[in-house]
Amino acid sequence: MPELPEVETVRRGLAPALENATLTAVQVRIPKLRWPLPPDLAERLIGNRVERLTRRAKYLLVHMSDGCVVIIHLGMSGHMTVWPEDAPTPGRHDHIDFVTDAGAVIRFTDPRRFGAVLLDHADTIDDHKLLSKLGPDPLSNQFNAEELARRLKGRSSPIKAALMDQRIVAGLGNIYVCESLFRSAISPKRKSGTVQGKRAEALTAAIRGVLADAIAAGGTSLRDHVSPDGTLGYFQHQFSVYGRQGEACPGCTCDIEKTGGIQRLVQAGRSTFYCSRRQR
DNA sequence: CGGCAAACCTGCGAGC
DNA sequence: TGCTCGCAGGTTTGCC
Repeated sequence: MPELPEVETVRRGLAPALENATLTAVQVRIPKLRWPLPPDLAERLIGNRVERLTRRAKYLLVHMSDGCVVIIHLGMSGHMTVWPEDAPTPGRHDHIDFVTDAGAVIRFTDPRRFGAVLLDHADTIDDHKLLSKLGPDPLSNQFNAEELARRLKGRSSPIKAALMDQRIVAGLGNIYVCESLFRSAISPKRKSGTVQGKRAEALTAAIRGVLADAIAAGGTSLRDHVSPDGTLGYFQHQFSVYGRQGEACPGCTCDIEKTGGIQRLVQAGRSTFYCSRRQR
């Protein structure tokens, strides 16, 4: 499910229930997600206060008052919901409950179990194996056309693959890469190294714009994504190309018979959607 | 280092 | 109705 906008939606939804709350119980009902859960997770968190909830790329970081940091990744199908009181009986994919002193239950659900919940410490978090190699967050000041161009320079791989690589820019996934390439009129097959100058500027602006629009829409709800209060995102209604193969390109005025409409191809094992006429 | 397929899981829709 | 197949928002790992 979750790319940057969905994770940011989750962060914003969880913050009111978690920030400044003390955890009174942590119920872990599964031994492992993507990796084994820290055996001392509950022990380390109970009685501890949540100071801040932040996001790094697609990772949620829960900063505790004693310096410990909970790293949460939602994988493909993870979501988190807040129950202010009386949470329902956990279902088979409801793996972890965090209970606050206000009586709220913050529940981690993940059918495919590609997600992760790990522990680290504020002093070492930047060096954590999963975080240390991440590229700039596309909404931060570290991300701009010059920086993106520099990171793409000399690369022969297709731009689609480079944007999916979290070391180049961190937070995009399949949907937002497709949509950003469409907005900047760049072919997903274009060699990364040729995205310089004006193209890098257009791509940077497109990525920022797509992400901002998606966050404003509460993310994309195709199957699993719901915000912590249970509401659905609606950015899927604004897709230009994702999942729209065979449909008319929203940017082309000419006959769909001539253009073939939106195409689908597979790159590095993932579906790419694009308009071959508009995107070069 | 680059690039790709496989692996980790469950669920859903399409087609037979 | 029920089976099989392909596909799904991610990321790591291992192989060439």
